Amino acid sequence: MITTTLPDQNAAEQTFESFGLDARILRALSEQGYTKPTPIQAQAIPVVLLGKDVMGAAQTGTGKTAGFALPIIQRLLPMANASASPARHPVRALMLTPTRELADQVYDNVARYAKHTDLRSTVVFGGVDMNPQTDALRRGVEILVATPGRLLDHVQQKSVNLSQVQMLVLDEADRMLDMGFLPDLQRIINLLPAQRQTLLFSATFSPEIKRLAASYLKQPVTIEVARSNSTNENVRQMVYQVEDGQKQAAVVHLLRQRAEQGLSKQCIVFVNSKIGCSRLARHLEREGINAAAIHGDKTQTERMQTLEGFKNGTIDALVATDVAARGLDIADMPCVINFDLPFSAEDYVHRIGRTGRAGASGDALSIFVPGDERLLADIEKLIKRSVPRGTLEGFDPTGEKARQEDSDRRRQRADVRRARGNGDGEGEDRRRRHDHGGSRSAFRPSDDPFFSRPYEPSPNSASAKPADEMIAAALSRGRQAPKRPVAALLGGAPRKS
DNA sequence: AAAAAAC
Repeated sequence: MITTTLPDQNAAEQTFESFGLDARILRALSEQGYTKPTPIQAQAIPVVLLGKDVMGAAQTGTGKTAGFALPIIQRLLPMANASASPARHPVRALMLTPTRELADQVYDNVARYAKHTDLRSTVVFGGVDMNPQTDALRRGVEILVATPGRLLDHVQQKSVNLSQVQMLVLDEADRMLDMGFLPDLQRIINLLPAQRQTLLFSATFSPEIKRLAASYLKQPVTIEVARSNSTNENVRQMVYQVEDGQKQAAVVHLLRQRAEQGLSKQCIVFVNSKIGCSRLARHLEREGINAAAIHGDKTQTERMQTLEGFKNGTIDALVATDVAARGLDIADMPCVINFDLPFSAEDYVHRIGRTGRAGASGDALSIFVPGDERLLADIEKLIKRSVPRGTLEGFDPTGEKARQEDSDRRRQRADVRRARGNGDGEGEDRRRRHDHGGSRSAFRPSDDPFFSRPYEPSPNSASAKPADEMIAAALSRGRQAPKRPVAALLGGAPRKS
């Protein structure tokens, strides 16, 4: 085997053979083309093989999944097809993830690494039919990958038994806390034997995460591949300031500029709201860019199709909410654009963590408008460095000219529509169909030239709001009850010993 | 300010 010696402090000269992994696992690895462990794998595999608890700081794309999956498979091998009756469906290893897509990806990896063994695995997550999942669980699996909500659903239906779980993985644990999964997590963990091995992975080590670790891990070994809360050195970060209402044009400009420079067109554009996400995707498409939106109001099928399209290259710009900020394993993402600066600085770290992975270089570009000062300051404080300010070559940040052309074009389109008598009904998302489905016409706010054109303050109203906000306010329904603070929940939790 | 996740 050829190993490249890098000036790397941890992983130099190491091979998968040197961990003493079973020949069946090594065979699967070589079929996958894996030759040399990544730094996180080099650190995690021996520790997990020893049965120790692990607190791991690593983002997706560092090879983290193999870092826990390989040693777990190794440790479960003696139990494959063991005497336990399948009627008891004893799950031995449970891997929990915050999003459905991540669950699916982790499962996909596990299944590939274990393909030459007798170990069985499956994945359960929401948004899809429960019955096939129930059937798989009843047939019996040693390794189960799941999102918390659907797993509890199966637990209630008694289609799975967690009393024999010896290994628990909490993947992207910080995200699970952000998403309010702590109560579900606690309910699940209470069903597991206290005697078990627990691995917790998180991109950031917030106080809440440390607290979670203190509750559920026993003398964990800490593994870090990068300084916590830091961003990758090989990612070129940049912010571009434009006027309010020029953000869409700025993104179009950035994407075209990259295409002209012969850079890869593939790009994730992050947006803060689901509505803004759909709107930007539509705008990019109108500008002739292959774009698609992915967010939580899309059906699971749409989400999977969009991701597939992005992976096979029919989609260049994936416009996403933070559903895609963490965990989506998209190889070699050359560029991430923040259309909106994220509300939380930690989300910035996660978003730009989609690029520059496994040593590749990447661009993380952010659009900045007046009013974003605080958000940017928080980000720079967290990553402990300033993000360089760039200028968009050949772009008019006030957008006077573009605004004029744009509104002319929109007026023409509105005329055409009036002549036709209704909207065109293309690509809507569930929320919107729901809210407007029963109305007398196919009217949608985005069809109205007023809502679509760049924001201009109304001359008679000092409190005019940008179109985005107006639409968001008009469509917002069914708000969730405020979350209880994480610390309060942890404080009230029964402590595992 | 928002997003995500069980029916």
